[in-house]
Amino acid sequence: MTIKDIARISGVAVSTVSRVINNHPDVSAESREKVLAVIREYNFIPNNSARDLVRTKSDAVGLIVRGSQNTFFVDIIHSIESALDEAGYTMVMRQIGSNDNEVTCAASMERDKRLLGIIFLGGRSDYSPEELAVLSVPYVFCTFTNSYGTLSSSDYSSVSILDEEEAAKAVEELISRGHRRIAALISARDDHSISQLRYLGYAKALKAHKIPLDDSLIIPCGTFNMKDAYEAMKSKLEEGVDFTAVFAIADNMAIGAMRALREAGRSVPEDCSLISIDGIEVSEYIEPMLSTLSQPMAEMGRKSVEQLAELIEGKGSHSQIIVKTSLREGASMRTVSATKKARS
Amino acid sequence: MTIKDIARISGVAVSTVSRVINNHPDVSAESREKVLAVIREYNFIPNNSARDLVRTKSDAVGLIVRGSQNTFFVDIIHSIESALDEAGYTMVMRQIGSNDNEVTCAASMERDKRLLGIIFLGGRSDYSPEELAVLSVPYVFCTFTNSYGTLSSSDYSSVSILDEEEAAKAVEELISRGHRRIAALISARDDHSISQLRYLGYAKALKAHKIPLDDSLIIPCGTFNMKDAYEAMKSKLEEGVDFTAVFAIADNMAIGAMRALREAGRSVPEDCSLISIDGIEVSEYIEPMLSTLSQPMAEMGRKSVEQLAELIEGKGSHSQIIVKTSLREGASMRTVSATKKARS
DNA sequence: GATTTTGCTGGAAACGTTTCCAGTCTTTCA
DNA sequence: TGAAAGACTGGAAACGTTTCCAGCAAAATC
Repeated sequence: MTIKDIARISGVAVSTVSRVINNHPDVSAESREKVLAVIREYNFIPNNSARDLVRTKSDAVGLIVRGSQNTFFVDIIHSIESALDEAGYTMVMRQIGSNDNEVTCAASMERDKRLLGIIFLGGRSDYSPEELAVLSVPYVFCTFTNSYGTLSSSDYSSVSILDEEEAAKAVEELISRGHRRIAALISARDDHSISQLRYLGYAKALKAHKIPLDDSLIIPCGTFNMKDAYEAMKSKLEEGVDFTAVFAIADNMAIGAMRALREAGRSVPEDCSLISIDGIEVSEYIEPMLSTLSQPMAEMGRKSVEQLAELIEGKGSHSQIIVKTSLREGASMRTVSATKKARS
Repeated sequence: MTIKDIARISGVAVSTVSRVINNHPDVSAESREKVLAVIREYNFIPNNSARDLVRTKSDAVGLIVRGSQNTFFVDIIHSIESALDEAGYTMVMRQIGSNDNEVTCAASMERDKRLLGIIFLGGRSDYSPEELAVLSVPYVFCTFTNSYGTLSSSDYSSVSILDEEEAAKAVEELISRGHRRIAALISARDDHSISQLRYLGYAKALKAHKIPLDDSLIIPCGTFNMKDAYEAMKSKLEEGVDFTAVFAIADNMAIGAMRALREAGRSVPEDCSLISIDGIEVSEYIEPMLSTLSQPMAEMGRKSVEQLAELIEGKGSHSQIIVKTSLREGASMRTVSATKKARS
């Protein structure tokens, strides 16, 4: 069943059928009705390959996900998928590992699948214009923005929280509860990543309260995985370093750290307070319930798609959308008295 | 840059270029070299829409996921995606809610996206031949099989555990530790679903040990969500029903239930043992670590793709691949003495 | 009433491939 | 040596759309 058959049956030309399908104005109500009836009757669906071919584009949007094993991304992926579907796009997802380059991956997908646009989910914060020049379709960064200023703000779009400020906010929560020796569980400190930004927020909050930065309180771990965080925390505890609270840059990592603390005989929050960022579902169900700055995941996904759609359609310009977290307070933080700030 | 340009530059006909691209044998080594060189030089990638159009098919495989919010599926999705990519297919994913019909969704995607095949991830176990007749491309059920016998085993393919037997195995673990009053946290009992199968396994294990089935020990909840399980367990506890152990049909639900038990002042495993099925990462990090029958998720995803690829290529026949779980023992189970089997 | 505008329509080219068919040139075999 | 077979090649049709263009009738304008 093709457009030609529909044309023949309804007694019009193929061009008229095409116009009906594409909602072109130049077709009489009479013809439209007739064609629509036949289309419905035969349950006709136009061939996408042919449309793509002649329009020299597809309806596919690429989603490049870095670190999808983190359940934080699952909700965002879900909302992106729903929003894309609703807007008539097809989502083509690719997950990449830590060794892959997302821009290279995006570029090959762009040509191979004839993408209309790209959403980067999770990733670096310091792309350069040269790097991104290989892409010829619009793209949106989701969950991060170009914080290191390698791009001009009129040149790219993103949806994210302000990582540095939100991290500072989290650490402030600990400081306001009397904590002074606060460890930071981060995934790396020497790259231009979200992790680094949140570390900077941590440092900023300490500085604002005149708490000296202590390198021995930094706990770097390879990835955002629970396992890595668990092991990093475990070995830090074996060093015997002294702290009364931990700021983890992600719920996932906080959960890994919690287990290490538990196994070392330090209970949360009695011996160690804990706060993190993300707000994944499970963090609400563990004991103690994790205190976290919850990100509006559904909103982030939806806004990313809206923004990309506007760019694809040529209307609307670049913008960096900032969303806010909200503190979801669990029971993983406690106030320490001045006398027993740190465990001896 | 099209195939015509490549032909012109390398001084051959378009058909020759096409033959080179598609590895057809009927082309001289000389021509092949020449064309390949030009293709490499200009970094040429053939237009997929045009190929799809003339071959009247695409390279897209549909993945219909029911209940992707369950992190159990995340790992499977990941392995499916990798495997599809490796095999040269494009994954088009769609998540559906509890009110959607996956076959209807698959059928519309099949036509709309010109799918080569479909993988169903999560879903019912009782599709009928009539229902599936709307699909004209091969499909594979992942994580479940047609346990209710509505299909002939030579007519469909699947990759799954044996839900009933594995559930019985889990319950046996509790029974062997002296438990007699074992509650079952399931997501529904009146439909032909995985939940129902696992319930049957539960009943079977009890029967094998001559433990009477007690309807008041069944805790049904709407979905596999933590929240639903939490609330279902909470209201069951308010009823004051007596049990020493809980079998949850999914880790996710076990985690929700654990919180309800905790809030009701019943600790796991002292007051209540707990076992479930799945083996998601986080279940290894909570306190107490969850005992669970872990499913080989990566293997399941990979095998689903292998099987689908064979069906698409027309070689290989239908089969139901059964994978085994492995007990990952945490600390959520304890042995009860004969004298205090149940809490009064 | 003649001309321009408007609304609608159909024909046909184009999108970039694959594949069939016919042809040429070489090799093989009787 | 001549015919048959084989290896390779190029031309052209086809895949199912969209869109440009030209045309025509009806309406609007002068």
